[in-house]
Amino acid sequence: MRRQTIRDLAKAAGVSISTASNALNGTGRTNAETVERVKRVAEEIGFRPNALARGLLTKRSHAIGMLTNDTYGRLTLPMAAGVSEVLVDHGLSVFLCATNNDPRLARLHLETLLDRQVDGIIFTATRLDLKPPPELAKLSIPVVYAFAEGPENSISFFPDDAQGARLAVEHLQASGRSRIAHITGPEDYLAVRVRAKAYRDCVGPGAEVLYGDWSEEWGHEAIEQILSRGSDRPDAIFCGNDEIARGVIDALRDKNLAVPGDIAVVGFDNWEVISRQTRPPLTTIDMELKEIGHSAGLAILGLTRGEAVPSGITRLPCRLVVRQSCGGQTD
Amino acid sequence: MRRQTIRDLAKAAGVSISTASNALNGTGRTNAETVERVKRVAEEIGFRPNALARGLLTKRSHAIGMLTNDTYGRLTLPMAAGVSEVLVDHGLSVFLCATNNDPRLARLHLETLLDRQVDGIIFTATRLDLKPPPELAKLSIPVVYAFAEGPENSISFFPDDAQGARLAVEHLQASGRSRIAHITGPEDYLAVRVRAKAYRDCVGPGAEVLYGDWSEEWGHEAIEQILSRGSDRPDAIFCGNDEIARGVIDALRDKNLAVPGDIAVVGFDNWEVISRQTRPPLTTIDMELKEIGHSAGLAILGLTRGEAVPSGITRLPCRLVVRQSCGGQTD
DNA sequence: TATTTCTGCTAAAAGGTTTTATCCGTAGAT
DNA sequence: ATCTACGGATAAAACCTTTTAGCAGAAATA
Repeated sequence: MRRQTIRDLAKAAGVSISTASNALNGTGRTNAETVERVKRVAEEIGFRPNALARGLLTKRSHAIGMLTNDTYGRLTLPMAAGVSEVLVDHGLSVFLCATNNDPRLARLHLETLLDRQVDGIIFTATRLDLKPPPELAKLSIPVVYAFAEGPENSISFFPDDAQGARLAVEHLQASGRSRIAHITGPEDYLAVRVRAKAYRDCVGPGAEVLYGDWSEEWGHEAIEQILSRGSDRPDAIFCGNDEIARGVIDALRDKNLAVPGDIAVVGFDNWEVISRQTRPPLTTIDMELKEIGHSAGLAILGLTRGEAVPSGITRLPCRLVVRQSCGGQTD
Repeated sequence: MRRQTIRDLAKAAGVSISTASNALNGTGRTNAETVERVKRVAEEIGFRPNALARGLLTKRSHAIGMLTNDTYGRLTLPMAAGVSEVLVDHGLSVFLCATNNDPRLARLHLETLLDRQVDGIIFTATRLDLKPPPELAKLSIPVVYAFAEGPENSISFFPDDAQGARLAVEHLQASGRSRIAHITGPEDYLAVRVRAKAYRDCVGPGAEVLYGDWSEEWGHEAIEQILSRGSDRPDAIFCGNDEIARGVIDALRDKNLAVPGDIAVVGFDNWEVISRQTRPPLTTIDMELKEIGHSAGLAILGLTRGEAVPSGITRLPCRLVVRQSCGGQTD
């Protein structure tokens, strides 16, 4: 059966098209009783407004685009889900645009989004220091950056890497550890530098940072390096991500060092496929990606409504997930 | 500056609106030279047609919805990326709708999609035997199921679990193994049953299937069970996913059994965060999720164009990824 | 020359909604 | 008794495009 239009609704309710529209949207002057009747009839005949027609006129499509370069999806999807989750109840939908790091694709997606009159765009990157396409800055619709830094005066949301690092270190200190080492990823990642700095500030003299890559392999190797030094073994290790932490835990077991007995370990990411499966299960820092998605979604929502949204970088708190690799509590 | 409309284009090119439209779309009768000129002017003034207006008239929004219940995104995002990738060059965009397994949310998303006049819907589930919302079957727009089975006569795409399992077993047999065990997930997963059956058919008498859950833990435990039997140790193990395989590999190392020397191991999923990081790196089966996304996207595309698309279940081949856990080749 | 066919173009309708301007009555103010 | 205000409704314009039907002239046919 043909989809019901507002014309059908008007006829069925015995009013004019404009009255029907006003009644549904609460605009104009309308009698309460009429409103009631129109709404009831709309329900009965199953009328739902055509979003295309509405958007054409109001110039608001109630849709936004989410531009990402992350194919594997480990970071993007939780954020996208967060965005969608917070927006669906406000009637906003999300276009997913995976660019695969290909500038041509990014441009193509961007043009299509503009053709579709999206109300805003959320840009996401997998690496904090990856630069978003410069075209974004010149758009006349709002743009929000999630896990990525936009140009001057733009709106960005990040996990609070420094606070996350402090959370980890302070948890270790609170459970009585004093010689804490930091094994992390490549120094050219912005997040790596931020976390390392927070770690240093927390630990004070004696801080020791080992940069490497994001692999378990590197976790093994770093442990090798640390232990081969002989003297002054650390009693805790703060790792830059969960993969490294897993390598560290395995290496320590190979060396017959107990976790957390001899050395406590804390990770970063709370990537559950790893952190739940290490032995013992890994205490780690969760970046609350979904929360970042929520914030980005709310920011876009506010902007499309013309509300003022504070610009600049907002850092959202990370959360400590306590499992068993630091002793004490269980999951 | 205001967005250019076809009106502006017509004026700038010195033709009527309809000629401009015809020239751009290659419809109607138009002089080649006029077409040329209109297109040039369109380029110059940066005209791009308003997708909303176009969709309103043609009743084709050139957008599709992707409904998924997967929040974590390990399966969905690769597929979604595949869908988007294959459709973007045809001007189709993808709405991402995460339902979190909540029927209310699913219905809400579905209604919004229909309001937006999407040309089709792709439904995706994380578990093969999860049922899609029944409303889907009654829609007048095409629906395609990816990694999920639709009702009678619908169009579904799956990985070919049986072929994948055969690929694994035959690879083991080809490298000289003859006593192959199968450690896998819960029997109530359809995929588990399909793979187990293919394994049995391949191995013949002596086949042995251990059902458990999808964890490393279970991999350890299963090895414990198998070895404690004493006699007749297998010389190869085919695992139901990479997590189990990882547990198996670690357990074997604990038992001082060499992989692949004493026992070869092959996994399933090619979940790189695991399969690349086991020691030795894991030979495993890749389900080619992106390929499934491609196929689903192409199917929807064909359907929206009114082309005939064969209905029923299509199973797409899996791919053997050879690393080092079965001996021989390297990555 | 008269008629048909073809070519290139255009005016106008259509699509479904929101919004503006207007209209008609009635109630209250002068 | 006249004027103003207002409550409730509506016709029509607008949004931007595609498509249908039609028009004028040129070329081909008879």
